Amino acid sequence: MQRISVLFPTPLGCYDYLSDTEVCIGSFIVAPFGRKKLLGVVWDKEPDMTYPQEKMKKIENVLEIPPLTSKHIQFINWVAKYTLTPLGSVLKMSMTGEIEKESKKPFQFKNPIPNYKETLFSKPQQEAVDTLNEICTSDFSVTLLDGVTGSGKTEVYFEMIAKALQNTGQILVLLPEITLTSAWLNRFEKRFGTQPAVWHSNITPKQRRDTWKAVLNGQARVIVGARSALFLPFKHLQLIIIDEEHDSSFKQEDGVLYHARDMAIVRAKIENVPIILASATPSVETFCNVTNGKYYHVVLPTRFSGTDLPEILLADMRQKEKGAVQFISPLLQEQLKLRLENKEQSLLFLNRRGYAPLVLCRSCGERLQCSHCSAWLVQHKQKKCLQCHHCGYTRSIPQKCPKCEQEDCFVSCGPGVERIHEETQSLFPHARLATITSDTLSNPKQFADIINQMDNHEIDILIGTQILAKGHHFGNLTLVGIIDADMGLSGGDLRAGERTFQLLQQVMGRAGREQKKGMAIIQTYSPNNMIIQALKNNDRDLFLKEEVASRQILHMPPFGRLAAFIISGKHQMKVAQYAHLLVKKAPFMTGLDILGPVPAPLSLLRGKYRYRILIKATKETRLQSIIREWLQQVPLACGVDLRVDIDPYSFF
DNA sequence: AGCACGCCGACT
DNA sequence: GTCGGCGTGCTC
Repeated sequence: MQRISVLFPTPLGCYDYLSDTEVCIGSFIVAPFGRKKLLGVVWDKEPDMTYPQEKMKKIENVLEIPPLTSKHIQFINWVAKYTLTPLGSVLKMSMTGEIEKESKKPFQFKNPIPNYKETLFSKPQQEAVDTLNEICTSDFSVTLLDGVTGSGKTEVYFEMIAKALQNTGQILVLLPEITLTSAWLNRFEKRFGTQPAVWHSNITPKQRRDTWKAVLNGQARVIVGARSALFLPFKHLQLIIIDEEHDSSFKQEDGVLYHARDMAIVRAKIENVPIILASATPSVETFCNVTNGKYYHVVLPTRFSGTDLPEILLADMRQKEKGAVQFISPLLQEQLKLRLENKEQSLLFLNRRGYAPLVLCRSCGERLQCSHCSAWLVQHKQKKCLQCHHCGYTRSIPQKCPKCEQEDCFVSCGPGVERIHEETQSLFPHARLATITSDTLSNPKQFADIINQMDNHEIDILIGTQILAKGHHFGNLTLVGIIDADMGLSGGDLRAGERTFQLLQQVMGRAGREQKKGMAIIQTYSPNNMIIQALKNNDRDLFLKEEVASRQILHMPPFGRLAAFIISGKHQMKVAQYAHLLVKKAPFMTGLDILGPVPAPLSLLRGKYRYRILIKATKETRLQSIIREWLQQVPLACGVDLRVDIDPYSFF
């Protein structure tokens, strides 16, 4: 009878069990836990020999599937320690519901064929491939594959997949969820003759089970997925690729808070394999690591087609003439008119869903607010309602003002895409318009339909939110109008500028591919802002250098470290009291600054009051262990919830 | 996280 | 008199 340590996919640590057979570390086992039988994993941990044997239970059976590798166990241990998350919660991300259930007809994963259809590369592309081939040996390395949209980044990393396929290991490609479309998969299939294994939150339970098993036994060679695919139980990982490396959706914002790009680098390090980060607009963090020589840098210099970059004009909105509110400047109107006359297409970009972000009472100034969140209700004309974009609360527009009881007194303030649609239609009554937002797309077919209509030129002007930034290229699109370039700039968020630059740069890249020269018009109230200037001059590296300099001065990441505490609960007093107690018990030391507590910008969310504490530390600070010890001194008050966000990306 | 036990309000 | 609210505590 031997003692073994077992970890279950529950927010707990290891528990010790007895076993009368030899079980190896990493094995999947079933054991009684409480009044249930749970699937768990034999963990690489010394059992507690002082625990009385008569209190211990026996494991029930060992599953006939390959065990988790010791590198995977190491990875889970690392992530749990880094994110200050219970070990079992991290293990849960590597497991899937019903492993034991056998599929009647398990899906057979076909192997992609490395030389199914080889790509003809231009000279600079071939050079990039050659350089990557030299770098990506069998050892750990990080490389930034840097190139604008259309430079052939995807084809270049496909080549690295092809090379890796000639060995026996597995290849993981991580994409932001919205990039993981049939367009990407078809591109893969054209190159490799079959689709890869796919992993994201929307696959069916059967697909989940089959894919999970195929990853575990090594049958699935190429796995493409959203961030959660990083935790799949690879048998033998050989190469990791993160496309759109800068994308903030790699940061998981619920459950376990982790950054998939950063954790992927850790996984590559543990597995001792190369990792490629691809982007046209690299993150400040990655750019710094390139500058300081930690990462390799492979640049794809030109656009594939060789077309010149779009001409970029600023529309200074401060010069707006008085009178009627118009969101489309004379300059943009003029250019839209020109495109219509030339039978070319235009795109208007505004990252704001609905008709108007705020509705207020004309007679008393009352602003219509969500009853569960400290946020304004967004007016949606299409759906004839008011909506909270934070909790989903929906209501009709009230007949009279809830405060002053005046009837028919509401004014819509500010633009959303629906309002831009309305204004565009009234300016150009004969133009054919379409609007794309996450609200208008309830299924993938609708998106494909609009893409089709664009390709067939059944649409003259396409209006939409960030959903348009990625993916499809429109051959006849020659004008991009940014309705409100300043929108993301304010707010004091550490990465607001970076996100705005990346998003707008990406949207502007939609203009003028193939033969026709494109134009982008940026409407702004702050034309001298560094970010707007960098966009106008297409000077990405200027932007990055300025951003790096300012982060350095402020000791912000990656020059310093951040952690956030989010304290929430139904009773404001309790939440505030606990938040203050936390700060009172905060450790005093050089290199550690505690900021707050303050009510969160969204001080009420889904009916819960929220306070925030920001912890700012030097790079050398052992942040996790300090926080762990700190929190042990201050046990959670009842009815109060505390989340620790290491390397936070959102600050609301 | 689940799932128990356990102690006070409002219902047939 | 019970039904059930969620506070508290445990899971080898």
